[in-house]
Amino acid sequence: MSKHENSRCENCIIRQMNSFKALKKEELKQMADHKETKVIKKGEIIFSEGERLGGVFCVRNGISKLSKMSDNGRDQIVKLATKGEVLGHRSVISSEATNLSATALEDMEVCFIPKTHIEEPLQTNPVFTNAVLKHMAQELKFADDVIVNMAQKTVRQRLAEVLMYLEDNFGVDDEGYLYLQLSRADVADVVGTATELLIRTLTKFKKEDLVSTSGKRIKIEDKKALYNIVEGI
Amino acid sequence: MSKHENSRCENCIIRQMNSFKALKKEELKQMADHKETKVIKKGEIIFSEGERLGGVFCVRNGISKLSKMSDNGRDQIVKLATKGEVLGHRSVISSEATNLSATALEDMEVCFIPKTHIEEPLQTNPVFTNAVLKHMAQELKFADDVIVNMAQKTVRQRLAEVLMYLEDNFGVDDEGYLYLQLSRADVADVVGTATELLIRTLTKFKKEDLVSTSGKRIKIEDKKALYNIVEGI
DNA sequence: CGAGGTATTGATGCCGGTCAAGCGTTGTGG
DNA sequence: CCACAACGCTTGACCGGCATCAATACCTCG
Repeated sequence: MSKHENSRCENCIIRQMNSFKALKKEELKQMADHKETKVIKKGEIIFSEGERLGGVFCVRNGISKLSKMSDNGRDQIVKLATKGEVLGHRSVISSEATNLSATALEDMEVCFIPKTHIEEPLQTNPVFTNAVLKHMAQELKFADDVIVNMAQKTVRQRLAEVLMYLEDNFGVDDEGYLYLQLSRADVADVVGTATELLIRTLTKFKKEDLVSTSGKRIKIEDKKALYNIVEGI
Repeated sequence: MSKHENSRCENCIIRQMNSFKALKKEELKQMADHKETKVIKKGEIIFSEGERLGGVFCVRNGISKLSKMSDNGRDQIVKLATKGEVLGHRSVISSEATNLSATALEDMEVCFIPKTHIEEPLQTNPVFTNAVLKHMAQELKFADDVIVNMAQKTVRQRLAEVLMYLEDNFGVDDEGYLYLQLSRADVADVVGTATELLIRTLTKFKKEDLVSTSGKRIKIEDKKALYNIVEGI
């Protein structure tokens, strides 16, 4: 694949997956002229809570976590963002410091896009603005659902839900194991519990033949049963 | 105050408090010609989760709760909305059924605005669209913070936070009691716990002289101490 | 092959959910 | 105006859920 093809936003396939598809050719050209492609290694921080961002990050490859440190010192993962998602758009839109930190869970390739090239189309291209607006409405709905789950469901229910989420959104490898290999601590930070309890709950699932593991890898064996757990049946 | 003055959106003071201030005179006139003012009694439901809304509700007076029923049968209050807030905008923007139910906590006066008069300016008035977008970005940030709190903080911490939120956002009466008199069950649904535990935690606060009560009314006595509790100190 | 990180298991005690009963308070009809 | 019903508030008792500390296996990378 030629370098040229990848390096121009106009030709970037990623664009088909997010609000950028509503941008005009001219706007994309501007963007391509000023973007900066970055390679980020697993574990590296893309930005930290409280930072002021000069632009947004468009994920071209790899998976990242968006998390926030609670006052009590534990991290909560609020979202997992992968290929096609844009990081930092919320802070750029509201001209504020970021509320969340972003960290690479795998080696990543991201494009940094200076905020001018977001702000300007927001003023002049209503199709783009509406696309962003709809996307944010979806995120808000999702966030409300998470609030209800966190407040009302048990760790067992939340873990069942997270496992299915991981399968549905990131897929499985050829042996049926979840493609995304999070550490136990990261899964615990998504579920919102301590690592030890997470492991215990996972062990219970294994004993009930709902999941199986191989090293850190996890495979869902009985999705319907997991679904029933989420529903509280 | 003349009926005429109140009944025209162009003259409505409420408008100064939300994104509608970005609308043009002509758009407001259209809106005023088609809106419908409704009086809603305490306890009545404005709309229910899963309903398809034909428009949005602009709160002119009174306070409402936005809640969602969890699978396990308990209600979670996600937001309290008062004068100047718009209900249902998320579902109208994403053309979906509502994700939350809205219920009046006091007698209310709301204006129902058919969605056409929201959708059209969203296409043609970028100032309005951007105002809505910024507002939604704020809501999303707030939601993320709530997720972290729900997942990581104790009932004691969350109650302390909710009490301060109630004081900061809805004020106190002339005796210093919280203006908004929620039932214990409603407070529990905001905090995300059972009514009994909520009452026990509140009782502890009383014994520690952090709050006092008179009937269902609650007064904060030592805000700084509550703040320390939230921070986990 | 050590060394440091990660996964797992045990033990312990507090936190929080639930059932049940008692105590106002309000409101409604006789 | 009282009686009683209905509802919300409060407290007790109980127990399972969850956090925390500690110790042990595992694993992976220099």
